[in-house]
Amino acid sequence: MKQQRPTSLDIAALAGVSQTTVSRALAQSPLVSEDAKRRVLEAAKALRYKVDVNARKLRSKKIHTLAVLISEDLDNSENPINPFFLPLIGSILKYAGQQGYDVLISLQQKSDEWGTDYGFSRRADGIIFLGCKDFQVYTHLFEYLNEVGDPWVVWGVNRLDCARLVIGSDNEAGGYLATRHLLDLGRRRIAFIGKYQAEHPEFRDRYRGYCRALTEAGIAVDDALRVDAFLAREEGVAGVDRLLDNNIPFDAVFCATDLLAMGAMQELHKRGLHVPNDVSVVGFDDLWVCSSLSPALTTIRQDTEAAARALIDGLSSLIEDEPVVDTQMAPKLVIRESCGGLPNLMAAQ
Amino acid sequence: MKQQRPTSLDIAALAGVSQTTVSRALAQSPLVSEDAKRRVLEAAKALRYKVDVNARKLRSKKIHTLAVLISEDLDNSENPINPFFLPLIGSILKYAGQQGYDVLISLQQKSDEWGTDYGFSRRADGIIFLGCKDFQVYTHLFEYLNEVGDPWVVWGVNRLDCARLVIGSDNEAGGYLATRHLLDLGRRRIAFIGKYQAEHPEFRDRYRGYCRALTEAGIAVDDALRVDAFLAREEGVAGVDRLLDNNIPFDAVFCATDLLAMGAMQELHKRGLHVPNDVSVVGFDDLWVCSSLSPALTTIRQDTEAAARALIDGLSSLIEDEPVVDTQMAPKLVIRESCGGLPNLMAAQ
DNA sequence: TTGTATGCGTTATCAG
DNA sequence: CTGATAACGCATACAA
Repeated sequence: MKQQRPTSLDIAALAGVSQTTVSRALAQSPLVSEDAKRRVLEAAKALRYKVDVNARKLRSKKIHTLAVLISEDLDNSENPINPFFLPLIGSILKYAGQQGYDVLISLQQKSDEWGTDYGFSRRADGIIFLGCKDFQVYTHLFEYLNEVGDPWVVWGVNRLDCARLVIGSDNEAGGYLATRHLLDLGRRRIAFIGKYQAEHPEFRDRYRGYCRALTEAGIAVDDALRVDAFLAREEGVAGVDRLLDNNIPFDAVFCATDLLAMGAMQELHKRGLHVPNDVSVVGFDDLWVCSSLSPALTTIRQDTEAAARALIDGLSSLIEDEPVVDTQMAPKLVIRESCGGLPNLMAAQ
Repeated sequence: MKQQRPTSLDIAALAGVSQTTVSRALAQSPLVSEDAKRRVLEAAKALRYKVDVNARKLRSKKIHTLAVLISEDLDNSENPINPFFLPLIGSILKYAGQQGYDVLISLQQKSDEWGTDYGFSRRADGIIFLGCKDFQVYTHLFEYLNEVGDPWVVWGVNRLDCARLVIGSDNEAGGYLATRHLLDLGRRRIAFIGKYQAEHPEFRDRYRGYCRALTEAGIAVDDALRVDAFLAREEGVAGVDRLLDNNIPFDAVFCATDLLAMGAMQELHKRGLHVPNDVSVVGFDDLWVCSSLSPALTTIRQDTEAAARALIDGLSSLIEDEPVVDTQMAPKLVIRESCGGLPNLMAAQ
């Protein structure tokens, strides 16, 4: 049933040229006459010839393939990928396609081999890591990649000693923007729900931005307002419960992810508090649902298209052995309904 | 910087065996002594040897790679992939990994070459198509794949003449379940928002299930209650507007996707109608947000893990030239808050 | 501008 | 059980 694949030799025979000329013609080499090129292309079309990419990759050095390795964030078989990464993955696929890269995607496997199995087995020219939450887990892998010289980029963390290139949002600035917005609206008892430990640099930086905004406003950081939580919605629910159950007064919550914020808003509502009248809520990520929630969620947005470009361009540079610079994408405050107030007027005060 | 890749010859030299034996040992061939195998594995580990997959693929026939080709559904650069596919993609990545397949993912490119460029150029053993909305657009591509003998599967459409294998939800059953649920709750004027034309077989079948449930209940299908809409949230908003602006009375809406349902609920709320007291709403897909909406959305759920298994197992069979059977996954009604009533009690009547 | 010869790193086919 | 040897299909020096 399977049609016999024609090879470049078949094309050569049909076009009346050598196999070398076929190879050159198909590669748009200038070293081939127009006439020969035309005959080759015709023959190729007639036989429905496609280059065998494996032979090409074996012979030449470039693989023209990027691997995207995603660490499963949620222990949820329904939704194994952190929703924030989804538009980012979409943008990566789009831009990689434009740049002529194939994209290989893998969810984290238990296997120790995960990640060592790409560049060095010549599957891909480079690796993009997404969703490495606890970076200490990965140092072993990162060091391996460095030792064998495989190019790689991580999304998200702002500094990673072993990394030649890091692309991420400026999480500190994002945390600052969010908190500053709440302060501008007159909120004073602002809770933080999320990770704040050094093992989670992305979230820790959001927390740092939060602290900076408070300090700048002359408000002391109150640890009672800080609730440890990872990124899932359920933890947002639990976070609000903890604050309320401990009778900690607060008039705003800055959540380190939109998922947390969604849970927080639901629980606030359930416990009889109105968002934004009683409590303002800000999230982080700008998931596509934010605008569909009621109230629509004010949040910090990360530009996934720019991120994808930075990741892929940077990785390309690493592959080509060109110099690279770490990039921090500027986050943007997206004002919706969950904070209340008349932000424009307030800001003008 | 880039470390010199060791080849199987290097391993052979270090282990004191022939290169052939190295290849066999690494392939777990039984034709090699335990002793030789051990020495080879040690040498391989010492030199950090990894098989060059390109050489392997060139020489052997199997590529051990599946291509997932996703047609962009939403003309939205934020969110180029239909949210329903995201958990499905996650499940595919997971199961493919378990089965030892690499996964290559591509968003639809404008290029005519899209899709012809995978199997026949020996990038992948087979192709999974996701999100082909208007199937007529793809017949040309599908016929090409058939002619060259590349295995492929489509998700979603229940019958496609040119396809050797189709995996999808039983959309008709899903539409029936949804509508039947509304009828059981006493709703009688049930609107349908979505595509119902033959060019969109998935949605058309949901509509057919809707019609069957109505007919079975002795209720005539009223075309005034049928609103043409694709899958985006905004169209759900517009759909409700159309019904209300035309003064069509209705007490329930069955939306062909959850996104439509989200838009519909928002607009109903905005127009002063209460969900579920005034209007019940049912969606389709069970996106992860459904449970976080207020009211939480009753919907028809598709089992993405089972779907991924069916897609990959089926495609594997095609690749191995084994017989295959089309599969329709049974959808499930997930009852939440958006329909109101006491469904369990009602159903028991 | 074209062609010849060679090799990329494996796996498959033989013969021992 | 093991090892020579021959492909796999293409791209690249080198020669013409």
